[in-house]
Amino acid sequence: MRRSSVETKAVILAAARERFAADGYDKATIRAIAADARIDPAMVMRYFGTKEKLFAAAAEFDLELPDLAPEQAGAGLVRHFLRTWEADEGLQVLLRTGVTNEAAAERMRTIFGGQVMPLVIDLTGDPERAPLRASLVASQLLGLALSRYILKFPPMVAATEEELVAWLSPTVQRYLTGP
Amino acid sequence: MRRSSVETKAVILAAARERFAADGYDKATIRAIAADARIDPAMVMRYFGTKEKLFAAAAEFDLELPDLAPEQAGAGLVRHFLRTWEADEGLQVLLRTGVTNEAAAERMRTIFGGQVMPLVIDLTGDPERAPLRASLVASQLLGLALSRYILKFPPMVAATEEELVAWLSPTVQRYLTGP
DNA sequence: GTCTATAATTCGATAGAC
DNA sequence: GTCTATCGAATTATAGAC
Repeated sequence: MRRSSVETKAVILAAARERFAADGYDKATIRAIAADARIDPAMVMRYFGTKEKLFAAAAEFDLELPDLAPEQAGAGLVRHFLRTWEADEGLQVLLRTGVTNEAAAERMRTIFGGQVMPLVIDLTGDPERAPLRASLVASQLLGLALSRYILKFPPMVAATEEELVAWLSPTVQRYLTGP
Repeated sequence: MRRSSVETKAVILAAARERFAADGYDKATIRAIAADARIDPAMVMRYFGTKEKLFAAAAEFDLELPDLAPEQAGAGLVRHFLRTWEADEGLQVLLRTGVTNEAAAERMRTIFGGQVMPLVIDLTGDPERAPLRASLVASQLLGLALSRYILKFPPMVAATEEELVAWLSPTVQRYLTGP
């Protein structure tokens, strides 16, 4: 099959995101990604140079936190996180990989520290404990993703979005603004 | 060097636990484990048969939940979990591996479902929502381990045991017995 | 109990024809 | 743009000498 340059690159990248999200960095081989994209493995190297660079492109991600009213910040964050997880594979790539890959772990720290912390400061006006608050929020949100989407605890998989929001919102709200 | 059979086996197992805990299943090679144990790679195969069986032995783990007074169950669980994590590498092995290995994920489900759920039923006398409650507890505890020991968010690393217990106890307590 | 040698795979990466 | 062929490295696993 003959495709345009941008088209081919996009197909490869989509397959790479799926594989990295499902298998992590090491088990997601270039050969498997190429097979998914119905393309020759050599093409992957041609377009992205190395596996490392392909991963960097696949792990591109932005939380894109919305503006949230102070008293609804907890619920808003949980809901936004759940929807982002299901809409964008980037987060899944980072979590599956960050566990055994220092570069991915570093990006996780940057994303949550860099994006949740300003929200906390904005909500509380207290820069002092903002880093810890942001990390506590991250711990619950990532624990949610871990148990629901990665480890697949049956009750977490079965729960509806609204159930999870109802259970987790008070937790996140307290980490954000509580004593 | 000449060692007894049980001694050699114990040395190998200790090295395996460290490697699996630090690198996950795939990156922890038999060669690296053997090098750590200052032993020939062939010896590892001799004692454990396959890498898979070696992993099964290294991932042996028990939460060993203590009896907890109802009103202190949250704080007790958080504290017990933190100490168990640091004393026994088994949990770390399972978390690092469960993210990309279905067998380890299954064991995680068994451990948390099987050991936290009875505690919930004992505390609440309500078997109906016990599975979800146990999973919520697991989500926060595993999120704690993830952010503090794996991804190493600086504020979580810097926090003392008592700080973490103070922040997380109300969360866990509510998941256990709250509305 | 310990080690050497090696079989059998698999992977990332490169060179080059078309 | 696409593919074949292949290199070099690394891995699990096995056979067998000492």
